[in-house]
Amino acid sequence: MSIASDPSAASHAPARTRVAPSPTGDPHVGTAYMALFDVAWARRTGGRFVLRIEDTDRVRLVEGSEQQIYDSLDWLGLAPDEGPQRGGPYGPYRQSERLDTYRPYVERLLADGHAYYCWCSAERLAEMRERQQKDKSGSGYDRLCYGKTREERAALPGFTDTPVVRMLIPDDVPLAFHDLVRGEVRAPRPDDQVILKADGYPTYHLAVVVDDHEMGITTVVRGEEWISSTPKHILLQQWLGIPVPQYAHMPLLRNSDKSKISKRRNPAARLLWFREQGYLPEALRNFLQLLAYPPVGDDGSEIATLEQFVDSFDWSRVNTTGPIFDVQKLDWLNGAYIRAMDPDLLADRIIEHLVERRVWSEPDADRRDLVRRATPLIQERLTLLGEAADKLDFLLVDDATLEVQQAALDKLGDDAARVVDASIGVLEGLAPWDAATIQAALRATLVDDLGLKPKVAFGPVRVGITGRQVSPPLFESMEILGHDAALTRLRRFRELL
RNA sequence: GGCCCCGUUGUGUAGCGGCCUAGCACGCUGCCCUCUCAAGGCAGUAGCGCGGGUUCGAAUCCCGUCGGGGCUACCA
Repeated sequence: MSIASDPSAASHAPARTRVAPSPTGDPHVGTAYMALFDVAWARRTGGRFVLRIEDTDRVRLVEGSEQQIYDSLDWLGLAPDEGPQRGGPYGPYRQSERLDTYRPYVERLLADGHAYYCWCSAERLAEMRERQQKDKSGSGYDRLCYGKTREERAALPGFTDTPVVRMLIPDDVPLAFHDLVRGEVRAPRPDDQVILKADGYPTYHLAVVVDDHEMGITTVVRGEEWISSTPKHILLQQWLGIPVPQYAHMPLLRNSDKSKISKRRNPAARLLWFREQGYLPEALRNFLQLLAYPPVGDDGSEIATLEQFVDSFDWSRVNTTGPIFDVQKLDWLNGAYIRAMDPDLLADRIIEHLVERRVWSEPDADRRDLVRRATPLIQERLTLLGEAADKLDFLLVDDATLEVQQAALDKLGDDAARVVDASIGVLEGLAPWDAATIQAALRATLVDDLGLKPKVAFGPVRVGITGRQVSPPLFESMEILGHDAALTRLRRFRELL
């Protein structure tokens, strides 16, 4: 039995997975990466994929970035089944709107002696850490506030008025847990983590545990960077008497220097970048999948649809090594997807992209038709949608304003004038005006009669028609351009020689 | 520094004790095709971090070591 048809996942209860990005700027590519695996598991088990906005960091909050998260996920075909926009039975899906939810949990932890107030000032904490660094004594909060009343603590230095709440990590805190992609994992011993901040907002650690529980999340897919915090989460779950979800810690995407992928060092860390560049969402999705999952499909093909991915999905096959984000491979994939597209659909995508990027203004019907007819000529020559503008430019410009590139002019041989004259001669009364007839006529005069090598013969014509040394197929381009335009261009070009 | 995770060609991976003189894909190089450029076809390039074990036999298991990464916040 092949792994691809392993029915084990189908026997799982429907999973509820979630992605929980912070709206603190452009959406991160990691959000899409996690979302992809969330979707895979949710669909594989017939479950639901939910989006929760983690906006508890009020300082780093960025206006508009929440909307960008929705848009990017939609664009990638990974729209959540439940979320702030779409709604759902477990709302609200924004943590800032769930503040009342967290409070009782904190009260209970306090009452049970699992948590305590801490009035230490930021300055004292900083000094403490500095001291620990110097002494090389273990890190972690020194529990100065533990067991003290507000009055007792106020008598000591480094006191602030508004306290935070910390977890009281016991000596026997469990450090091992089961991970869906790594098996048994051990994690570092946690510190007395703050769970409720002075501003009344919970920290991530409390919020995830409470929200994942309240939202019925069964499977937590997140980055490897969270492995170290997992013991805190499990402890909280035990204290609160709520079930521990299954954890899947994904390997981290990396920059080419192997560090964790960051917007600072890598433009591809911005999810919006791909759309701006003209990548197809399907190609990106396929690429993201490949980074953490071996090729799907019986023939080992690396190109696979989301459906194929979902059907094959199995946590044990997810990689544990953090992949370097190699754009070259993405480029190849994008080209492959472009080549596989229906040409008319591709033409529409090209127009949509270039208009969105403001390279083109909204085309009228004639222009749209021209792009549609020309798209098959450039389809297998595109890596990114945006490249179409440059490749199609010669067709869209006026005959009189076509610019002949100097480099192309310089490369022309001595035969150029002769070739153009002969071409004009044979093309003038040519009919019908189609690629095959044009080619036959040009070949007969330039190659057969003048005895030129095809490469030499067609070069000057290409430069005259397109203004460049490199262009889409010449004869097909001439056909699209039309008889009059082609001749106008050649005559005008002749004067430059 | 401490704790944890990871380690197959430049990149992504297959491999889960003999089928491996290590396969595939991208990249790169060359050739073919050809009106340029692509696409396509063919060929080539380069790897099991290192050292000990275990075993008849190790990329595959164990230990150590080195390397990379993550965490070590009232950020997520």
